[in-house]
Amino acid sequence: MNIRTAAGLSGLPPKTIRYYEDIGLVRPERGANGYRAFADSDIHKLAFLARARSLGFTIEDCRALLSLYEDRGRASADVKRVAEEHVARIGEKIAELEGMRAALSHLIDQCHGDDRPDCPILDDLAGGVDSSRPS
Amino acid sequence: MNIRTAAGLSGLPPKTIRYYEDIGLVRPERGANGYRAFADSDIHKLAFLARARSLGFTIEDCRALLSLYEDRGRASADVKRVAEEHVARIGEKIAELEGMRAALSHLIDQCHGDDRPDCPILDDLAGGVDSSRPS
DNA sequence: CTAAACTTTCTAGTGACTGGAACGTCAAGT
DNA sequence: ACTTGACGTTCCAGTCACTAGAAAGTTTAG
Repeated sequence: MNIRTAAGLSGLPPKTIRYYEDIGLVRPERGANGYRAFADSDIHKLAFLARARSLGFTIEDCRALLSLYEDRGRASADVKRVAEEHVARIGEKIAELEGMRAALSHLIDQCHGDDRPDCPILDDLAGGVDSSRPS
Repeated sequence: MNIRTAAGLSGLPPKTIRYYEDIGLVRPERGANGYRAFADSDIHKLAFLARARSLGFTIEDCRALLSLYEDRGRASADVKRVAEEHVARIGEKIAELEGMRAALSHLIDQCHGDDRPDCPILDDLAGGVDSSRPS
């Protein structure tokens, strides 16, 4: 199976698949012509990676998850821990973004948004205090 | 004023300040010894940048915002538009992360997390369907 | 006079790809 | 047999916003 087919089946672009081989996540065979020859097990791994990446796991998480996946004697607790740490990171990121959104939404609400130069958003960025915000 | 003092006053590390000069966001004078000499206006700009970055604006947004800030004849509508687009991007990112969190939390709940190898998280990543999830 | 604490520039690395160049291979049609 | 076009390969560079570290010059305190 050539890389384009593997891409179609796994949902990953060829460039990404080559990159994953570069960093040692997959090791497809090579044909006599030098082309990568993907086995079903490679496709399976690639789809696994695509799904894990879509859930936001880092490449290093993926490496760990793949090796747990291939370890028949793994403890599910180890998998769960990786996932829990990841959810915690996601939660922190969401909180950070929500903080930004709240602050920005407030500023946007204050800004009349017309032709005049007067602008509470720039005032805030410039270090101005917002008199309408409780101290 | 030397870079360390500027860093202290603006809240940005010296490395970042040098980087901002590299990409043309600030243009401090230079003393006879080659050291950067920061004026109050530079500190002001740097603090502006620090605040804008902390709100998640990209460097290019910051460049635009700074130039609006320095344009006495700007329209606040232009500032508001930049901010609104940014809030929209933040909203998309939050939604994406919440999607990941929901999916992961569900999988984590399903995983007993003990010494046994059986693991719904890996099953999902491997493309398995979750029989407890409504089709 | 020396040593520490600063400053400078430069290069390279981060994460996870992505774009593009330059070149080799294969399959189909004429 | 030949050509064409779609595929494959490698390698280099770029993305974003810094950050680490090296090597060298300058300033300041004791």
